[in-house]
Amino acid sequence: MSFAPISAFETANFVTGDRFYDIHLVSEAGEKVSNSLGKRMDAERLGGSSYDTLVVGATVGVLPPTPDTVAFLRKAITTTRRVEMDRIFIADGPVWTSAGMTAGIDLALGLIERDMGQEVARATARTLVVHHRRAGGQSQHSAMLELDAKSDRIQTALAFARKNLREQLTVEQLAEAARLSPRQFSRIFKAETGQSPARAIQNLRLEAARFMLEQGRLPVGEIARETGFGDWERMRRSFRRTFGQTPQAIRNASRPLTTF
DNA sequence: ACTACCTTCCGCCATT
DNA sequence: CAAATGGCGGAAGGTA
Repeated sequence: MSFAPISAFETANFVTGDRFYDIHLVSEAGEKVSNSLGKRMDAERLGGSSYDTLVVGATVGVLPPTPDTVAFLRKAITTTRRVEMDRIFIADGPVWTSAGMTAGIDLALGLIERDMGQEVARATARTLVVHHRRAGGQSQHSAMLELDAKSDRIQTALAFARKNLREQLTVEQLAEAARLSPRQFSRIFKAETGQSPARAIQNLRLEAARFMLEQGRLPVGEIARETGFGDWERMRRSFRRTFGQTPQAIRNASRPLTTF
């Protein structure tokens, strides 16, 4: 059983300072469940109360769901608003991959986004230090770089920002690119992207820098200049704030154990 | 670590 | 009237 989705919901509670999600770990008969390290955890019996959302977790190296389980779930659905299955579980049965782990988190983030909006989902993702990757994607696409806006004006501003990432970008300049007053621009930008302008720019820089760290060989200072952080110290602080790690650490982690 | 300064964000209200 | 817009000022957060 993966507990990754649980962490995501807990984190959402944490970042909002709210107890929006009342989380229960349940099993069919109330038997304990094991996590991927084999640790046994107490669980409630399913059906003890009714649930708004049921997330069915995958199990490490274990059998596909039994007909009993399926029948049980079918019944459970009647008192539950929604039931989400981890697709890896269904598609791959016992095969467990790290992709499965992030798939579980993605699933939870999707639910959180529907419940509490884009902003909370993103804050949750950041706190988890998971970067929304597209399912099955080796592609280094990230949600942040795919920021998209509904209106042409905001899209124009985003295009301008991406093009001039290495320059200093102020809200005023962006507003100008969008042909809106700064006030109105901020308002619309936030409504469409779920992030404030400066925050979004910061995220674009972070994503770009992280990509360059992981994929390229440029020195950190060079990357800092290319991505608009200016100097490596500012970039470092920004990384620590949002990823909890320094740029060097991220680079090292992406090129593990190269020995000669 | 402290501080002084700057930008950004956002609620509120007036204006269009 | 409602909806969009713009200005103001304080709080927050980041920089030097």
